[in-house]
Amino acid sequence: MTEPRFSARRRDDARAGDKRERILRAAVKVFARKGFYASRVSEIAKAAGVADGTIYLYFKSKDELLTSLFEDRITRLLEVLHREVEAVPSGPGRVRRVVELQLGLLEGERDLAEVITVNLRQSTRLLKQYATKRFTEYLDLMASVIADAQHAGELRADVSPRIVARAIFGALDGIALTWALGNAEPGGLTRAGTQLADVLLQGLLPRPTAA
Amino acid sequence: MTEPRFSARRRDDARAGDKRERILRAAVKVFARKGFYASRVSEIAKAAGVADGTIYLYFKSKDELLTSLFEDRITRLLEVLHREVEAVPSGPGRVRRVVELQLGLLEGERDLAEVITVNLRQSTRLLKQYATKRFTEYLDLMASVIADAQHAGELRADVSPRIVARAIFGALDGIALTWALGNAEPGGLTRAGTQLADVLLQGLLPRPTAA
Amino acid sequence: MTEPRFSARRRDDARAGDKRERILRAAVKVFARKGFYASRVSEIAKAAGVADGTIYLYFKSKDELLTSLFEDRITRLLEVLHREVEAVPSGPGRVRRVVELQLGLLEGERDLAEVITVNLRQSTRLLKQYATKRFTEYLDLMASVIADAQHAGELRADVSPRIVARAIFGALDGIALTWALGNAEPGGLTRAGTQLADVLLQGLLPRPTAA
Amino acid sequence: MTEPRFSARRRDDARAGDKRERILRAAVKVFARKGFYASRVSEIAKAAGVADGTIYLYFKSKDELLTSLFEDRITRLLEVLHREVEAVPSGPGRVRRVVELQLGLLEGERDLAEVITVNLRQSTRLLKQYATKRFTEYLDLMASVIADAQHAGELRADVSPRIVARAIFGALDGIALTWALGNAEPGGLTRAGTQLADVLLQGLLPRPTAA
DNA sequence: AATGAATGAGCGTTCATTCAT
DNA sequence: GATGAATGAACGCTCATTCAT
Repeated sequence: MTEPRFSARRRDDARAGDKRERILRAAVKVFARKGFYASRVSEIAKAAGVADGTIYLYFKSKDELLTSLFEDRITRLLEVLHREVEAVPSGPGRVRRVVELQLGLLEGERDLAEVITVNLRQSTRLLKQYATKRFTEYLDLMASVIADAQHAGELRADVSPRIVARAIFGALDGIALTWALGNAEPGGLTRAGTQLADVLLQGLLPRPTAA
Repeated sequence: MTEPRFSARRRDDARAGDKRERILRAAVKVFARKGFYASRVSEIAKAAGVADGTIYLYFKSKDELLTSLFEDRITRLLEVLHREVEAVPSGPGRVRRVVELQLGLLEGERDLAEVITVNLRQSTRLLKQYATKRFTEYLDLMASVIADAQHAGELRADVSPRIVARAIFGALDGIALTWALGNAEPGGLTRAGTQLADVLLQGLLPRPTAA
Repeated sequence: MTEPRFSARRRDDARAGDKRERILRAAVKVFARKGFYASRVSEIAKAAGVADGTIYLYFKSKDELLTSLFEDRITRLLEVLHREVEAVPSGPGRVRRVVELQLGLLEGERDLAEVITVNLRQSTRLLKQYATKRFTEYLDLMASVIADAQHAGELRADVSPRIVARAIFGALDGIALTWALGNAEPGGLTRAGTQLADVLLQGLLPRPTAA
Repeated sequence: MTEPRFSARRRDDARAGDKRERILRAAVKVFARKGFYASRVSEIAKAAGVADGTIYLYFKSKDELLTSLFEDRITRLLEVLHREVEAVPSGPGRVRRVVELQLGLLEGERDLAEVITVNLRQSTRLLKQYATKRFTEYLDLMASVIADAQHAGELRADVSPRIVARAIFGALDGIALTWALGNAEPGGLTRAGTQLADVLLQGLLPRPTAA
């Protein structure tokens, strides 16, 4: 309300934060359409409605813009996942929730889906240096969901939680990729998610007796 | 046996015709290490032991070099897959074979794994224009293996073969990616493949009675 | 009057807008000295006192730089010619005026003379695509001066105005060429122009009676 | 008579000279179509039906190929001109002969016309270094025809033979240029030549009384 | 002599980044 | 903070020329 008018400088949240967010949103759109390397900083600036130089007031470089984008969006995704996972009691239910949630979110944001699945791999350097942080966090979440359920006897224990986590991530990624590159039909991701979860869960059930 | 007769430095003459192959091999190595965009044509030339211009005698552009790389390697992979799949009679056996085969092949060629999993996504254009051809062929193969087995009552029929195919591709891709980006421990891929196949196959079995 | 207020090194700010003109002038100089193809964009940039990239803010390509140069300079020449021609009442007077004017202008700008006479022919493409526009305009002006005078009975009517126009252009061009390539002695062009006009006008007079 | 058969090497005239000529002819064609700089040595080789490298057995460089072309063709033209000029007794007749002859020759060889008029100016360097030789010879011939006629009282003496020579060369060049760049209608050059000669000769006649 | 695959110097152009305003 | 004109390093590609055969 009191919104200091001219103290412009600080208050990274109101106007300034607004501009930062506008740039990020523009970046998602542009990166999604053309890929990181083929995207021009000036295009992003134009899409965001700011001057080229302005981008450098908020991000150190084009690289850091992509990095920040992941950081920002994946952090959000992780928060949602954490929250949702805790709200579900059973192990199998959690796995299903993660799968459906993730694809559901992406379905709502096709551009983001494309950036994450496609652009995450634009540079090996990015992947190796940055991605490890958040990406590992993501895999850890998934793996611990699996491991917990294994300990509880809800899921078969003869497979590595990490390998399963990677496979699930990959499966989701692959489905999102083909969906984003294809016609991206509405509901497609959700349906695919349900079927994937069905298969995975049946596949991960403890084998009756193995006897 | 006595090989070079009249010449001294003719070392590479024997394979003069495979200059194209030498360039492709160098490209795999360089692309894998730095990604498509960060790779310099001159680096590839140097790695191949040819002059910069020589590359353009065999490939129209840097883009076409990457494209040709996929074309070449994936064609090979498809040939192997086709052959191997036909050699296995049972549906589930085929799925397992594909999974193990693919990861096994990649394990022997880490660089290629990295190029395929990472660089395939370097440019949306590449993916959209080129990949559709061979990639679709790949998905088709996988989907028809699934579908055939479903018709034979060997696999559950309540999931879409295409979706499963995409998920399997994604799972393999994800596993290969994390493996290539990680420590790439020997045997890692093979082990992961076995476990993935275990899970997938159990997940894809027709449900006992569904009762 | 007091011009620059707050800045010190603003020496070029007064003419910041004429950066385009500075580049054009540098281009005339460099093209004249080395010809279009042998001229390097970087040389022009250096001669203009700007960075290489700056040139591309004003011109789409090196080709377009040459094209713009002609467009710009020849448009100016045409304006002068049109104005001057109209100021002279008699047909023969107009022909003489055009001849003297054109060579007089070039004499003041040796570089431009060289660019127009030499570089205009650097590329058949340029000539065929671009030159037709302005060049035709030039020939039209000349031809209509001739034709008008023919109708007025001031010049012999048994020669094609177009052919005469081409010949006059060529004669002027040839004289300018040899002058620019030679020692370019001062006054040389003017003197040549007078003599050329003398010969042409006598040659174009209606023949007494031919009787 | 003794014509050594297999001493292939020497005898620049038979086979070897043949190939040289074939290359020159191909060069005329290609240069005419695309201009010197835009022409590729490999194109010329292809047009001549020889390997790229072969060209370098006959010409030191691409530059020298153009140079040799002029040397060769203009030498021929000069020979014809000299011979023909001597065959005509009167001064005015000689001027007319030169004009008609030159355009007549070009009309038969449009490509050559284009090479001479357009490509002669491809590089200032070429013009300045080489052209001076033969070109001066050409202008000298023309100027001496004029001067002789002036001395004989056949042409007005108040104009510089050199300037007139340049103007005539230019007029011929201009006419050839527009003809070659235009539709190159058959007979066009000949007709233009006649008219040009008419105008020039009337313009160069000694003035009736001048008294 | 003839070939043509190979060479590599060289150039036009792009675009992330800077900085005077 | 915001701007966008200017910068200039960097790179893909071309093509005249060479040289082993």
